[in-house]
Amino acid sequence: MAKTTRLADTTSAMGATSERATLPLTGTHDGEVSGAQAATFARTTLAALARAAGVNKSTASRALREDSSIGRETRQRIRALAEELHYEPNASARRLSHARTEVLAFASHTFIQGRSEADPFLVELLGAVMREAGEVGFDILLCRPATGPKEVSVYRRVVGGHHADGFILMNLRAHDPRLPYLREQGFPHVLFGRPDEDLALAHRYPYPWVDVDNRSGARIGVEHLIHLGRRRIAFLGGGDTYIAAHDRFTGYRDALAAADIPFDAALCASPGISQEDGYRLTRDLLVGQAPPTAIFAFSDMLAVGAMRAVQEVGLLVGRDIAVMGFDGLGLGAYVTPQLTTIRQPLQQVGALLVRLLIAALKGEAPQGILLQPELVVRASTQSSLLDTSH
Amino acid sequence: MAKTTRLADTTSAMGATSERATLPLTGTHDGEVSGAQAATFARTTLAALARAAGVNKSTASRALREDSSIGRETRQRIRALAEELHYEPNASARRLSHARTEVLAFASHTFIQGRSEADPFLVELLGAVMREAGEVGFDILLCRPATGPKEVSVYRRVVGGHHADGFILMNLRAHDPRLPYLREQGFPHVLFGRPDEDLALAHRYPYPWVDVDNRSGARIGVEHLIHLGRRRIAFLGGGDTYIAAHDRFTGYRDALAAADIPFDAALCASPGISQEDGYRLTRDLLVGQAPPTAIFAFSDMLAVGAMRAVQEVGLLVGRDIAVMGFDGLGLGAYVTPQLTTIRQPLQQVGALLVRLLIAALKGEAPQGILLQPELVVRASTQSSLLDTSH
DNA sequence: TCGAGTAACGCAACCGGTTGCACTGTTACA
DNA sequence: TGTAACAGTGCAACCGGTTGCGTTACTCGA
Repeated sequence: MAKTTRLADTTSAMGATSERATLPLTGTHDGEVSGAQAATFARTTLAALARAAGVNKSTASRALREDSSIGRETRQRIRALAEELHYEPNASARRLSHARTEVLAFASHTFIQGRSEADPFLVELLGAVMREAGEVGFDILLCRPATGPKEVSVYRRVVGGHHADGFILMNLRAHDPRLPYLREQGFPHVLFGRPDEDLALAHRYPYPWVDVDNRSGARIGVEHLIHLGRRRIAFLGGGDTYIAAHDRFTGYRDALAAADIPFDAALCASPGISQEDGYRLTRDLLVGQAPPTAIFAFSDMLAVGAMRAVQEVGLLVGRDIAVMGFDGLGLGAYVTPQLTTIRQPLQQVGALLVRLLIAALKGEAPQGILLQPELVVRASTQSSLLDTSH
Repeated sequence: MAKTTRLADTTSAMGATSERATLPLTGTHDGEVSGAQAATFARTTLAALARAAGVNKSTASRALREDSSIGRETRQRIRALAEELHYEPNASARRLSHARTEVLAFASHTFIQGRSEADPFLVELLGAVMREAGEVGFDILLCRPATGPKEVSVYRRVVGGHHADGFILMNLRAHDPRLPYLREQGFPHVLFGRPDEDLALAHRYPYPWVDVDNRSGARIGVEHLIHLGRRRIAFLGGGDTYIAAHDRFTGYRDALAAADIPFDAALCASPGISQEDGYRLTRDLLVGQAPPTAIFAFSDMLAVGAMRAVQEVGLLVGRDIAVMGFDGLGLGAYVTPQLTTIRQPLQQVGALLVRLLIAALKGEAPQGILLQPELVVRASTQSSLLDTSH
């Protein structure tokens, strides 16, 4: 019975057009809606609560926030009543008058990487951010920024429309236009990554940031490869827009220089950031003359793609070619052979981002925090560990 | 002048505590803060816009939403002015009066799986949801529900506090307490997954839902394994709380029954949902007497863990033991050997969830949509494809 | 030429909280 | 015993939009 109805609706409603004409059951339909609406609007309001308690709105409001100017006994009575009546303050009303949203906006371009794949890196970070935000009673608003010239419009909407109290930014680029914008607007924000020197100096403004020492991390990673006897080490991916990519590339060159290994541009293929890119770039490297004996990838995703390419030409990862990534995603432990990587302390990063932003909201002076990544050695660079791969 | 006044107010308003005493650089500090705040509060309001245009607030409001009762010329003038003044309507104010938030709440327990790992499945779905929500002009509010008895409190806050217009629920359990709650509150919602029959019938209420045919999917998957000549097929993970797990298990048994393969409870290990669980459970199965020749895992994550366990005991995945997962995550293509799986059309699911919820918001009759998953055959079940693994 | 009709816009109430300030009744101190 | 200080509440404005309804100035048909 109900079932039949459901199916009938299913087909018509999909057609987003003149459904009303096709629906015979307008009566029931309308009745149901109004019923739902009634329940929706029946939620207890502060005025109702106050009336029930026999006090003024203002008294109730203050009692609920434990204002010491309200008598202890009154406070308890009102709180109990609020509990009983399932009172929940209307978020919009509170935000409007309080001029605070208790929402943090989180923006990342890589939220949807490529066609449909999600960026695992982003997810782990987002998880950490949400955890900490929940801790301090803030909600997270996810933003999917447009690309290109319309990019700023998303930020404008959030900033101008008071959708959030602050912004968490990542994927910083050189001369990132978002920074000056937020700066001019006086809108609180925190960066995952450091702004380029130019920008920071130009504004004489210490942006609050959290960063992982990409340069040092890359250097440690490449040194690890050199220590294993590899000398023809490729640098893979990252592109040339992101600051982090630049930093890691610098660290790569640092390590080479320190070991007196000449830099070979033919071993560096920077474009791309996805797993597929890693695959493609590596394949190209392998067919060239004098292929690398080790690959240092910008990210774990790229490294995984690289591994696939290496395996496809019949070479053994770890023995024939050492492959390492950067990020330390859970992913790296699942692949075969398990991936050597530079682990970023993402949990810590997420928590610090939130804390710094909250601090900025309170008007505290901005500060930067640099965290050290950690080398995680696994099978993909150690031929001796390869026996576990089968 | 006006600025100074405003600044004074700002600082005093900030002074929730005695931060003033502890900070030595109060001067600069205050200056900087107030500067930021000033910019923050200087955003053009509707009243200001109307004043600039020489019309009434209401006229401006209507002009911006293209109300036909406003003269065409006036509309254009005001829109142009709004553009020029970077006017953005205050979200809280609009929501308060409009009684609509244009926010969709998205709740999932598995957002943080285990200690720090993010659930890739969730992320791909979330990506799809965000994409579609952006399309129709809605924001997404991420919810991290508490576990245990306090679980409902999160929903209460969102529902009672008008944080969102509707809820997207997933990870449905048998007798899920969230469903009756939302139903009673008359709060719009949509489910990823079907509520159990009991609940749907008890409420005589056709919940709006989107689901993937788990039973049929599992059956197809297991039939694939049987077709390859496997007869001792293990069922791995999923636990017994989630409805999806139950459905997949039923599909598994369907396939066995259809092939006249006796069901063996010793081959079924249901607890757990993470990659680590897959590893552990598989290891246990392998050391038992009469280990399986194929493993059908509840999810890709579990399957990846299973593969690791298989490889660790020196067996070859695909040849010695066929392993397949369920979900069709990007992940499956990265592991070695690549994972056979049942792909869920997550992009479609995400889009439909949003559309159905929007429909519910408009008061349209709820409907259910069942999507068919798809078998993706890769190396982990095909010994002939194994040469690609090296 | 006059009343009805309509297009275009203004007025003011309202959404549901927050907050400065005025107003009581006590208590304590001179 | 008068009064200042203070604890405890109430009043009303305000946050920035939305919306029902009233008002004004025309146009048009009879």
